[in-house]
Amino acid sequence: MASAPATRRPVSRARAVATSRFDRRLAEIVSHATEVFCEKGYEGASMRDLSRASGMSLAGLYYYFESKERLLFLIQKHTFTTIVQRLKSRLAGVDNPEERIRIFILNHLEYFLAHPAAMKVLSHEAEALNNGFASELAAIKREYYRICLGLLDELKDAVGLQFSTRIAVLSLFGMMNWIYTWHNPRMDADAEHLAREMGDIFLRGVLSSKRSRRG
Amino acid sequence: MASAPATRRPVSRARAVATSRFDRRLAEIVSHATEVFCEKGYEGASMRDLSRASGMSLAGLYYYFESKERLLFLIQKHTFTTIVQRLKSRLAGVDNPEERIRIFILNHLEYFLAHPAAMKVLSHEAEALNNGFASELAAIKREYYRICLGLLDELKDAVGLQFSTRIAVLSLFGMMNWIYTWHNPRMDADAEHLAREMGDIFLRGVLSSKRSRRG
DNA sequence: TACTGATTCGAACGAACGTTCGAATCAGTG
DNA sequence: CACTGATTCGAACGTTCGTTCGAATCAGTA
Repeated sequence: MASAPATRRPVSRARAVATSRFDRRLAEIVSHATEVFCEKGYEGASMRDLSRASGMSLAGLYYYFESKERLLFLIQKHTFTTIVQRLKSRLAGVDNPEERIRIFILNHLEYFLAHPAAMKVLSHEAEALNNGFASELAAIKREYYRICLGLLDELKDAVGLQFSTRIAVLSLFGMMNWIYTWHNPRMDADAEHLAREMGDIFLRGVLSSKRSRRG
Repeated sequence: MASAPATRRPVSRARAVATSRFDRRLAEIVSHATEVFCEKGYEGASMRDLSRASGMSLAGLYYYFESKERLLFLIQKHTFTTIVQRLKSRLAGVDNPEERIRIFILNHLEYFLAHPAAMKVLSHEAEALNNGFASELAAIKREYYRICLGLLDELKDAVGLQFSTRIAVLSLFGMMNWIYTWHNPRMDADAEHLAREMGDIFLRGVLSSKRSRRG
């Protein structure tokens, strides 16, 4: 999460002492805004909606970010960065290709169900950002995509399989991201259960594809 | 596609002779509006955008539908109804459970790639409609969902499998519907190829799940 | 030709939009 | 206390929104 007021902020003091008052307040606003964007969509949510939800005046919000679009950017960047970060630390030290893909799926779904609003905003408002913002987010997305592509290529190599890695990866993303349209925490399973079921379908699916000759 | 002007339309003559001038013009507008909604989103598209795209004045549009929301409803209903209709006729006469699921997938993907804008509007703007419109569309969606659920239950019964039909169906929908976020007709495969790959992953996935005792 | 209903439009409505500005208030230090 | 920078706000800016209205034009029949 960034740390400079909309216009210009003097470097107040040493960093890292603790999150500043400014950063904490911004995080609160971002959190409320996430709920509003989730419920009404980015275009459908007005600055006045955000003002009401966060209990701060319309003008007051602009002390913390310079535009509605930048606010969406902050939400998406923080969410995506966190998920990638957690994934990397979970993957560290695990070698088995299938296990690594199971970790990828579990990591994604756990974060998804723990932060459903943020993940819906990330999934559903992917096209709402413009040039500058869009490209910075696209970079993170590309990294995340390539990690998954890499995991699947490892599996292909290890077991000797033939299938389109691209279609497989994007199918997996579809299975997982579509959750925001149907998951009901009161009736649907938790992340572990879901990750096992989806992992079963996906992994058994790709693992029983045709073996390549050299495998 | 409906057939009555926004306010009230006299029953002009016998139906079924041919589509009336009114219906043809409305279909044109719906077609242009689909492209605009696809590109800018429902909330992000203005009536003035639709006016520009269809070459008709802002006021003129309201002769054909009574609100922006109803226009979205017309798009979604027509698209969804058509897809269900085609599915039913393709399924007729086919008995093999696996083959029936393959048909379901192919039907979905063929329509998806043949009408990408309409399918994106259907997938991405699923929450944009309100009470009356929403419930009528939810009914069609529920029917479509239940057909797929039925196909999968048939397969489970025939082969004797154990897995959550709900999660499997929704995973399949996710794989298929997510396509609107990534498919590029210049580089990605056509519907048949895609249906085969996704069908392979999904069917091999569920088919190699644990057999139930009685199977 | 005159007549009629179907179709189209320019102009405007009030409401809501994202954003800005200057003044007020707050918190912390001298 | 007085002073300073951080924070918050009411009020308004100009623009765009979805929708409406009455008049104009069109197509087809008598």
